[in-house]
Amino acid sequence: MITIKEIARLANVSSATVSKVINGKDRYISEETRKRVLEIVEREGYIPNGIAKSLKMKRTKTIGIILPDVMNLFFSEVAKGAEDAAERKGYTVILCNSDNSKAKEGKYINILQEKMVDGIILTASEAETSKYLERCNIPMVLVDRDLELEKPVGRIVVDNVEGTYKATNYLISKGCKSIGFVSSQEVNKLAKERLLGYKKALRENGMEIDPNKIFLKSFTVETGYEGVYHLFNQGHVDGICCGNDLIAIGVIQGLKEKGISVPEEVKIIGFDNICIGKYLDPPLTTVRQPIYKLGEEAVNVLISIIEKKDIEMVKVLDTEIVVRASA
Amino acid sequence: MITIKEIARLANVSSATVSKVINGKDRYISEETRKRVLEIVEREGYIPNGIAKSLKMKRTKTIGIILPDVMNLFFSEVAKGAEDAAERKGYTVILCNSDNSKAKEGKYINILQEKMVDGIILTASEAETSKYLERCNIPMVLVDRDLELEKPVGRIVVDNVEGTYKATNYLISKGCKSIGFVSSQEVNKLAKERLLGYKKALRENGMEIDPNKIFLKSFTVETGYEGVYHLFNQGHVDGICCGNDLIAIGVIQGLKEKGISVPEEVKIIGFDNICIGKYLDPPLTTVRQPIYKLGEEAVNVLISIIEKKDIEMVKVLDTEIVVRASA
DNA sequence: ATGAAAGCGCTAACAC
DNA sequence: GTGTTAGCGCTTTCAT
Repeated sequence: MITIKEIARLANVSSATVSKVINGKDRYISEETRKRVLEIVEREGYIPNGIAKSLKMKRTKTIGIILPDVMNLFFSEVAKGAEDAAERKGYTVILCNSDNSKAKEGKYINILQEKMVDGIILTASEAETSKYLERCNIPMVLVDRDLELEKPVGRIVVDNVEGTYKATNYLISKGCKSIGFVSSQEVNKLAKERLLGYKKALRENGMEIDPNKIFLKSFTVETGYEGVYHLFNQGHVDGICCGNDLIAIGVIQGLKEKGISVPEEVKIIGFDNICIGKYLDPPLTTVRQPIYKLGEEAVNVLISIIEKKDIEMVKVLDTEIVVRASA
Repeated sequence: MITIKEIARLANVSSATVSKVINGKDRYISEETRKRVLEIVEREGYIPNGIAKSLKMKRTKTIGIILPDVMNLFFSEVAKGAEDAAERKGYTVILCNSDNSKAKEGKYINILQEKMVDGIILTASEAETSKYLERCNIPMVLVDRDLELEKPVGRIVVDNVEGTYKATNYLISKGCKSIGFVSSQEVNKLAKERLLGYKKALRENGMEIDPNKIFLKSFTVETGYEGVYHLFNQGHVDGICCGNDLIAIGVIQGLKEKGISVPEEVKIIGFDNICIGKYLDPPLTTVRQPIYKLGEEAVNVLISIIEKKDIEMVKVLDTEIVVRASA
């Protein structure tokens, strides 16, 4: 590998001069040397060693993003938003899948610190704070799943209570009299909040909150599928508010198997607006989150923190109902 | 940030000793010192500076993965397979989205070289080789989209000719007499091959190859949708072989709009077997690629190259028809 | 069993 | 305008 020293030798200058030219700090460099150096750099295909540079500069222009699973449509969109924003600002992204495991999350926090990333974007696996997190003093922003933390961190979230509240109200406005709720267990704030919004809407409309109509497991298609069987064993509903779109997919599938028509017999509303919702049958009515933007803003806020520009640390983005055919 | 030197001072040893202990090169270290050092490391929460280590060792334990778009279900699965495999082997992954732009691809190749990644996994944007690629002498493996390259690289692909050949034959076996093909333009080897397989099947079955029944644009839902209108303007088909599942989604949507039933009037087969295919209406019959494994194997081969174990550089993985309801 | 010291490739303060 | 030099935090050879 050719180094700055070698370029310097070939150009009959010092490596300091080469460094200045390369980095555009060429105020006091003669036009002639500048040109000569640049030519040689080009000719030799010189590529600066970013590792050496990072060691000296104490910054890597790299951020880490820890999320449960890129294969999940929601998180892949967050990741894309983040990567695009990072690229625009000259940062590079290390991708870490936690598989919702706290251990893996901790492991990655550690690795990212070793790699000296300038900042970390985290979708936390659980609600409880781990020591890893508090200890880590790299700039951090939390996306999607919020978390109580002593130290200051950025937060990019939506109002989840409001989201399911609006969703449930929408179902009620469509004439539903008996509304079920299928979602994840309350292992994190987000899941808690979504349940809360559902209950709030029922309460305000004088409808009974029936534990038999609530099925909580995880944010997966399978949960939706199981949820249908659970709900219809316990009785009957004419509307289901789903904790996310994946669950809604499973619910619709389960309903089809049971020969129950959507939306005629049971209306379904999801949450997230993942990109395939509109291709489902029936196309999914859902609560839209600006998913891509979540990732984008996470990076923007993170980089502001890194570069010490002050900026709002907490952003609550808006949700809105997207009406399609399932409700 | 606390350094190895500081730990050394606290433990009354040299940094050389600390280094040896940390890295398990402690054959000649007394049990007592070893313990003492480890305790202090633990107590102080010392995290080694991986950048300094990388500079010295000339390896970063990091690989770069360049793919068109993680939001695309196919590539997010490749990415997950790759990340999981990398994690198992102690490597970390830098994610780069090229958006199918050759310029961005080149830019990333450059950045990854600066970051001194140990290897690169690439899903090339186009068929032509760019100078960037030939110049780059970091170990590389190509996934999904193959490419002619002078230098030796790993390749993880499926037999695309065979894939669409099998798909088209399947349609024929189901009684289709007039089969259309909707896919991407032949900008890369993969697209060329899939078209070839389709033509081969028709030819072998004595069926006419009608340019009006072929619509080539890109590997997107929109192309599928447009393709339907194109095909049915030009005449009529009773089966459509799609270049990938995304296209199939668009085709099914277009057909629905036109009130044409699938699979009764037109049978549809996709390619890839992305994870949502089974939730479509009707569930999608398709040519399965082992997508996750593509990513996994890419990393395995790459790391073998990096670590100079010899191994098969080229892997052709199998495809198989997954029969669901659309054909 | 442990330490001193060189050096990885770069930047920046300071000297000239 | 340009060069000298120290030092970023680590590993490793070689000496003791």
